[in-house]
Amino acid sequence: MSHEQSQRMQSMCESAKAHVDDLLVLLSKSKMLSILYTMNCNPGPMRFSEIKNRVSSSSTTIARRLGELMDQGLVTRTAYATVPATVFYELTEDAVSLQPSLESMFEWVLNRANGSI
Amino acid sequence: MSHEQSQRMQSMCESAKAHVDDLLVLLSKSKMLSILYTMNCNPGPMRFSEIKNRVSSSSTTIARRLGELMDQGLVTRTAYATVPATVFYELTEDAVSLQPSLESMFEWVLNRANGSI
DNA sequence: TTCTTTTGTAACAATGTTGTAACCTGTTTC
DNA sequence: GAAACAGGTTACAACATTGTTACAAAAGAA
Repeated sequence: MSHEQSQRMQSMCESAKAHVDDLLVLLSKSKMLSILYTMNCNPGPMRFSEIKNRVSSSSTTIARRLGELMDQGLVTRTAYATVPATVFYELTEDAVSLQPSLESMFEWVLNRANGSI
Repeated sequence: MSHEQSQRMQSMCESAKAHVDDLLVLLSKSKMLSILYTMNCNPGPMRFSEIKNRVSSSSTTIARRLGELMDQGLVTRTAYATVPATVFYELTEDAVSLQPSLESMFEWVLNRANGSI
C-alpha cells in the first residue's frame, strides 16, 4: 500500500466515530443487509409483501427494519389507496450509492459459500 | 433439465443460501463490523486489548467475536508465552479479500456520518 | 508473599430482540 | 353480512445476547 493510500485510510478511519457506530449498528440489525441486498437486486419500487417473501421474516421485523431505513432516509414509502392497499418501498439515491459495496460484499460471501459446499 | 438435476440444483442453491445466510448472520453480530473495520484500519497484527479498546466493548464480547471470526477462518491468533501473555490477531488472506468491499462500505458510512454533523 | 499484568473463561442476571396471535382499515365479492 | 385481500400495529411470551463478577495462569517486582 502506498503512503498516500495509507494516509487516506488512516484519516478516514479516525473521524466521526459516534455517527459511524450508529450506522454500523443499523446495518448490523437482523435482516438489514438482506433487505438492502434484495432491494438492490430489484431496482425500482418493491411492495411490502415482495420484500417480506424474499427476505423471509415476519411482518413485524420487516416493518421495523423498513421503518428504521426510512428514519435514516435510506428508503422512501409510497402508499396508494387501492383496495386492498398497495405500498411501495424504494431505495433513495443515498442508499443506491451503497450498491457497489454491497454487491461486491455479497459476491465475496457467495464465493466463500460455494467454496465450503 | 431432468428431475434429479433440478432437484440437485435446488438443494445446492438452498445449501448455498444457508451458507450465505450464515455469513450474513455472522457479519451482523454486534461489534463484528467494528472489529473488521478496526483491523482493516490497522494493517498487521493487533493485540487483544488494542482491539478491545478501539471497539470499546467487554472482553467477553470481543473474545466471542474473535472466536467466531477464527471459526470462519477470517482471523488468525498467535500467542507468545510472555508474562503477562501477549496475543496477536490478524486478518487472513480470505478476510483481506473482503477489504475492498468493506472499505467502500465504510467510506459510504463515513460520508453519511460527516454529512450529518 | 502478595501484587501486577494480559488474556481470557464460566455462570448468571439483566437487557434486548423476535415471532405469534389478535386486531385494524377499507372496498369489493360471495 | 361475512369473507377476503395488503399492509400493517400492538401486546406479550419466548428466546437470544450482553455485561458483570469472579476466577485462572504465569512470572517478575515490591
